[in-house]
Amino acid sequence: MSRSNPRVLSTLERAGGFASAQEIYALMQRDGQQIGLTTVYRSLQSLLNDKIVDVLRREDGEAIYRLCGESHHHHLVCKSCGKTVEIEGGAIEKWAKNIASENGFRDVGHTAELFGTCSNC
Amino acid sequence: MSRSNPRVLSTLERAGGFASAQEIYALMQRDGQQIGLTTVYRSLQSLLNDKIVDVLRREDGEAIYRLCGESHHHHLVCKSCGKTVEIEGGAIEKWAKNIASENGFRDVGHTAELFGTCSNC
DNA sequence: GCACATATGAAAACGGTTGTCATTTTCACT
DNA sequence: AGTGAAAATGACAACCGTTTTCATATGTGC
Ligand SMILES: [Zn+2]
Ligand SMILES: [Zn+2]
Ligand SMILES: [Zn+2]
Ligand SMILES: [Zn+2]
Repeated sequence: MSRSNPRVLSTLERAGGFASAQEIYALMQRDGQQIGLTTVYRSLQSLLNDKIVDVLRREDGEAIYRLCGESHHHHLVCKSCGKTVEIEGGAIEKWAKNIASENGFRDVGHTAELFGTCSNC
Repeated sequence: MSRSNPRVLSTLERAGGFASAQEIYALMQRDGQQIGLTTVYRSLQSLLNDKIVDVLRREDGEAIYRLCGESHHHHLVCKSCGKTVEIEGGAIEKWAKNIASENGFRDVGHTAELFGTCSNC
């Protein structure tokens, strides 16, 4: 498994919010940074692996990435413009724990994402 | 804009839950129903337009469709043996609604899956 | 310098989706 | 029935994001 190219990460930082692999690539090109699209994809894959970034899908299916704090949270995403709100999942965490113990499961993790249309769209 | 082929809708019904365009196509082929993949895509597009179906993205980006208003539930899955429990999501449905309205979002759907280790494993 | 592992990126392959367009079907009006 | 306009259909190609391949470049310890 390859390591992440640090310039990809810093470009994603600079982009702020979500950016797709190709957007990051274009940004770097525009800055005269020489890099291959393949390396951008590989770096994002690796950052994803290390849980440094988060991935979501735009409406058309394109993957978009962004920096992700290490604390556990969920997302509320606008399907139309991509606006994202981080959700503290207090209630859902409890719910997951309850359901798990009711059914005799242990070491239970979960995924949960909300998606809809924001007030601007 | 073309109208939806009714056999596509009834196949989606029969599939139960989510199904991708290609899965629907394959299902119809297996049944000896003669239809083109293009028509399946077009019909789903039209059903989407008329808000008869809902669309989501699988992790790999493939679009999956389901009937709107189909009975909605979640899963608790054992990572080791695959045992699956269907969860009625009463609490989480409320949580989703609240979060959505707090943030001014509308038409909010959600995904939520629990995964852990069952009592036999 | 030399051997070996890793990183890189151009190009090809891949897979889901959409566009094109010639053909077929539907349907209203003779 | 016969006619023609409009809609539907599906084989095929184009598109586009992503992954794989592979040859080359770079680094690292000896
Ligand atoms: Zn929006
Ligand atoms: Zn959570
Ligand atoms: Zn189990
Ligand atoms: Zn639910």
